[in-house]
Amino acid sequence: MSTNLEKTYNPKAIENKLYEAWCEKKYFHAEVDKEKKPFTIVMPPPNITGKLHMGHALDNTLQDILIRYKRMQGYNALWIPGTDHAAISTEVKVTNQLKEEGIDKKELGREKFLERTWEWKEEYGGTIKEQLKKIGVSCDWDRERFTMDEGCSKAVEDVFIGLYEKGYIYKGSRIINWCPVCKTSLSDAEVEHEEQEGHFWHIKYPIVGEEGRFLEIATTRPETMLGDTAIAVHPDDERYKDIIGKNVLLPLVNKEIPIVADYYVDKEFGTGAVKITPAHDPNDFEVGKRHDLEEINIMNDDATINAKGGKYAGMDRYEARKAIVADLDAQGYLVKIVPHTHNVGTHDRCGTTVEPLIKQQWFVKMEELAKPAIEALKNGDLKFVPERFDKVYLHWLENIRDWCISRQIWWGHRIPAYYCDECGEFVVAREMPEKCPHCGGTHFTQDEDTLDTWFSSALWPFSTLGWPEKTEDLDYFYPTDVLVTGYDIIFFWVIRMVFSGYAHTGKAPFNTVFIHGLVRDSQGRKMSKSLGNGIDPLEIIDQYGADALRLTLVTGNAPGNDMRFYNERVEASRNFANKVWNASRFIMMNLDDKTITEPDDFELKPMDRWILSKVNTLAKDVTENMDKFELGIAVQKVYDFIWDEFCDWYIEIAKYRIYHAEEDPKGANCALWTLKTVLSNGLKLLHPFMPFVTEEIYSALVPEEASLMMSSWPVYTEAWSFPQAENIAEHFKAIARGVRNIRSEMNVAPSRKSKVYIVSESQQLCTGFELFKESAKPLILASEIIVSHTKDGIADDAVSIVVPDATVYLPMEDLVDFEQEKERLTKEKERLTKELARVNGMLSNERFLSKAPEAKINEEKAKLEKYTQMMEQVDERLKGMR
RNA sequence: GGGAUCUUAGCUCAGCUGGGAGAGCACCUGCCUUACAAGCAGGGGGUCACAGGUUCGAGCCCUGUAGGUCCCACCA
Repeated sequence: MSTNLEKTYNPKAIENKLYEAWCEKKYFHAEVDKEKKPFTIVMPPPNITGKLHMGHALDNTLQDILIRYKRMQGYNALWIPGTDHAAISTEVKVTNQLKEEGIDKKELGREKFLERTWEWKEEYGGTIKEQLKKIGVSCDWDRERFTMDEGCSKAVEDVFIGLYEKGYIYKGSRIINWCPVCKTSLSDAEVEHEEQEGHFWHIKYPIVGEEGRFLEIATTRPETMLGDTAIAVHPDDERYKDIIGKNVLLPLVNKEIPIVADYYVDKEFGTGAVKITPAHDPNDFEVGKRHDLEEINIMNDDATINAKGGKYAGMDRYEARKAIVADLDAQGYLVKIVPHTHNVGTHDRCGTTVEPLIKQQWFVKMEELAKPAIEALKNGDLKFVPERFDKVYLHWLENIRDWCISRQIWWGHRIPAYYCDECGEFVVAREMPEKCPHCGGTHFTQDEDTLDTWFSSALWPFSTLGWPEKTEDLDYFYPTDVLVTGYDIIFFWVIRMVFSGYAHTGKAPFNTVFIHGLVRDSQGRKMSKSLGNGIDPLEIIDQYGADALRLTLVTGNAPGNDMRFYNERVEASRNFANKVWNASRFIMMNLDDKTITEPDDFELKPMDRWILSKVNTLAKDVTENMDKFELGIAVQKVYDFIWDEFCDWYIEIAKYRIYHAEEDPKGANCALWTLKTVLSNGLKLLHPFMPFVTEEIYSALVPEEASLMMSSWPVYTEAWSFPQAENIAEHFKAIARGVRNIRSEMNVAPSRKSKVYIVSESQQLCTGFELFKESAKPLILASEIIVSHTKDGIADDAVSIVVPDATVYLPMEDLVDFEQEKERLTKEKERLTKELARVNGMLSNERFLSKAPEAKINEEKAKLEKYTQMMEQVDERLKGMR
């Protein structure tokens, strides 16, 4: 790069080039190195169905920031990428694709379907990877994994067999959530509860043997009455006590069913009598078990009524509902219809209302497995950032129910259970057994079902490192350090990884879970396909650059909080990239090919020391924030430093020496050295957030180093701590602001320079200002700066500005309205009076003096002194004006 | 029903363990000053939702109220 830099930063020209170079040099790759401490992150694997969306962009930006930071700190940083087979999502996509070609999945057959899905994976599974690269992710692509690759599949098999042998996996006939569209069972986590406007249908059932007496019930799903096998009432309900044990006649079906007493029933709700359909409601199922009721499944897998439903057989569940209500009405059993909003379970992938059904499924027994995961949080082996997600995590684990892991789809890990064709008993094994241990049969059929997609991702932190083999990688990189993910998948994924980690490796799979929120649109709505309000990260990158996108995603956001995304924010980020670019361009233009040497200590001016001191404490502060995952605060500090301190003050004040290099080559060297030094440190601190622009600049600024991303993170050093210089600089800044402010208020044209007298009793300040007063001239639009201890020789009507420890005079009486100046000073006096009253109030408060810490008291005392002195100066000025 | 969280400048949001309210955008004024107009300088604008409490001192801690958002939950 050198001096012919473009005037505005053009990300497109450099991003791809830099990324390729990083890859080529293997900077992202990590190998076991016992000399170094490892730092490991596993990437939450994006679905192969997906296109990169803003959530991925955020998640991966955060991970990249952490991994780049740690890498620069000297850790052996490993970030493992990969993708997830996304069982149901993918199956749905491929099925639809086939449908468009006029091919029916069932007709195609399992083998062919899987072939097609693998093709699909090869074709689309890679796109997200290419998209991730655009963001600048520094993950180790040599270690890329897939949840259905050989190693991960082996891990899944081992876990299934291991858990089965230990009794944690069982097959059972239980009520599960059934999606009639996807035709598969679902876990509780996959069911979303959605409030819907529905109805309460009040129906009366004739009581057998009590002529003319009816029992009224209320239901939201009348069609399920076809499977009713009892009516339940509360045992203590006076209204119904006498009929417990009697039968009612189920209308339409014309079957007698018993009235049972169960504490499950709430006397206050509805009519206090509940129809019990054990095969189609989880609660009824439990009641049914207690009272040994018959379970009558009235539905087919597509939620049409089956043969048990008599004349309603073949109807869809909603058609049947209509028909049944009409028939009940016609026969006089329908009492009334009341509007009622209630929660309906829907499948999170397709939105279909799930149907509770009794099915044979595979389950993981959770209670025991959950215990170490609960303990981990309590003993500190695992922590959430921010902490408030502890409760969410604990609540779920403490109320956990068994996990239904079998799915009636083809795409996924097939359950390693084999049924004997002779006796029907099954064997759980890695391969098809030769002989049935129960009957000696030799022909087997493998279980048709596959596993919940989360079963394999639960193993991700260790399966990707080689588990179940005892690999060196596993030994060295595991457990991983941080898991970065959104709060929306704590239940699905985080919890399952934690208990799996304990169950299979004896350890928590990571020690910190760094939770982020959702990226919403400008109106705060969730980005979704149906709303069409999604913002494509790739378009943003194309328009503004990857660094701008990344900066936008971390700025002004606290961990775990949602954020709104809109272009004005990206523009601000883009502007900052441009600012950095131009500051660097200025410095490099002036460095040109000059040889810069480190100046002797005495050559450094106060402003040089000040900016060195500032970047020094910045390194310390930013490091602290990074370690606490306060990335938004960290980047804000770097941003403020670079823009406000470095660009707006230091570069401006360094210019004089640069432009006067011929008269004072040493001075120019000193300024350029400081510029280069501070810039390179600033770039380092900024690099994790904005890797491209910083790397591009750094490679030109410090060509002797191979790369910024592999350079070292700045560390605080006593050698660069200059409190005196900071004091001088801050006083100068106050003077400059004062002068500018006055000039602005008085509408003095910027082109009109004036003499500036700085009068201070402080020896330190005077000496300090004297050292850079030439450099400072442009900053305060001065023709000349005169520093002195007394105001001797300054015209009485000069405009004065009172700042801490000094007074500044501008002799431009002819431009100033006398009354205006007096008014201004009077206002200043009022302000100081108020301040003094406040400070005096505090300092005369005995309780304050006795209870406040000494440092605070001293602080206030210093202020008192400062304001008193300023007041004296103002008074003096006012006296002089009379 | 339980829980979490939010309410701070016109808008979007920061504000770390309590010690004189901040940023970006927007707005007003003046500047194309040889890095940057995607810029520079200056400025206006906030009873930090409300009411109590703890404290020498509260945007921050506690209690309650109102409104918003989200999660969990088997009230048919």
